[in-house]
Amino acid sequence: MSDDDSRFRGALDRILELVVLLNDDMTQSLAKEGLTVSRATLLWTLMQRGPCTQRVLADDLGVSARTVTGLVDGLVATGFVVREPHPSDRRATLVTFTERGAAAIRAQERAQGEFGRQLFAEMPRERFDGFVAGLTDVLATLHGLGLTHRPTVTS
Amino acid sequence: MSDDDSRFRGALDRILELVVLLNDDMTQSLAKEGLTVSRATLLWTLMQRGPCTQRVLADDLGVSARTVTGLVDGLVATGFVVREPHPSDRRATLVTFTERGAAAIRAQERAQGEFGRQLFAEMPRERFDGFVAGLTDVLATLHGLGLTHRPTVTS
DNA sequence: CACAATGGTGATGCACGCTCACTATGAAGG
DNA sequence: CCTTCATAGTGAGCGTGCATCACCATTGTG
Repeated sequence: MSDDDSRFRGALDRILELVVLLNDDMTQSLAKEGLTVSRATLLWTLMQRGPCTQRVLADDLGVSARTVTGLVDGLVATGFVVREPHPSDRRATLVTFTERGAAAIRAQERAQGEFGRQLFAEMPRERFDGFVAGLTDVLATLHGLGLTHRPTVTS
Repeated sequence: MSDDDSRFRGALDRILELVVLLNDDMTQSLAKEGLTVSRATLLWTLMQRGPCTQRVLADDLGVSARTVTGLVDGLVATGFVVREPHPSDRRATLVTFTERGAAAIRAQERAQGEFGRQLFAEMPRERFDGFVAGLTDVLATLHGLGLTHRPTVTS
């Protein structure tokens, strides 16, 4: 229709291309470490929270408790985490890192830092700032539209 | 480490948040139409190419032929496409839209246009342009790093 | 015509997500 | 204390997406 519409469409197309590209790259990068996106997300949560129960992980990741069981199963099998009994609640299990799991997270963080450098180091400062400003706006707008990836605290 | 690093990390974090948000939104939006991301991508390809064989779709989507069989199975079951015999090659099948499939694509395009408007309409022109410029740079850098979602023409 | 290449599918396996049903435990009330 | 309800985790089973391997039908070429 309008001229604006085609501008918007072009921008949205670029965004979606970026989404696909980064998604693929992330997946591949994690696979080298023996991880999947979901499992890495769980590890990442675990690092921020410290040892915690699967219930907490499920709420934090926004998936069902059953799914967490599966993810932890996988991470235990590959030696990234261990299940330990909860000290005060015998129903619950505490998921904690192994040394290998912690190392994997650190490696992934290094890789991410390196990636950021590759992406932005060559970009003129002004260009970079404009990009970040627009990106921040877009995110704010999305949040305003009710889009959020946090556990639906709609209650 | 350096000051740049934390700037970069902040930008990368925002990008990744955007990736997650849009991915979720897209998935949800498609689900309302009775579609998944993969199936919609196939329909999208089909629209750009016109009726084509599953082999072509597999190469275009960058997945195995077997996967395309499954996706087309699903789309046939929900009535979005039909399989037709290839006029000259009896091994191959031509995948073509049904009216319903075409309508679903059109609906999705309308939704996307609307979404673009919601995202960008309120953004000052200068901000928008800065964002798109930076985004274009980022994509160029990614392509320069060898990241591409086209069928790995690495051969 | 024989033989390699190609298009598609069955079988099988992995990962991820869900719900439902169930066990074991915890917490609160009478 | 004991019933009742809530909570943590898991088994079973389903849907989707992706892959490889084996196989069939067909094509195309020497």
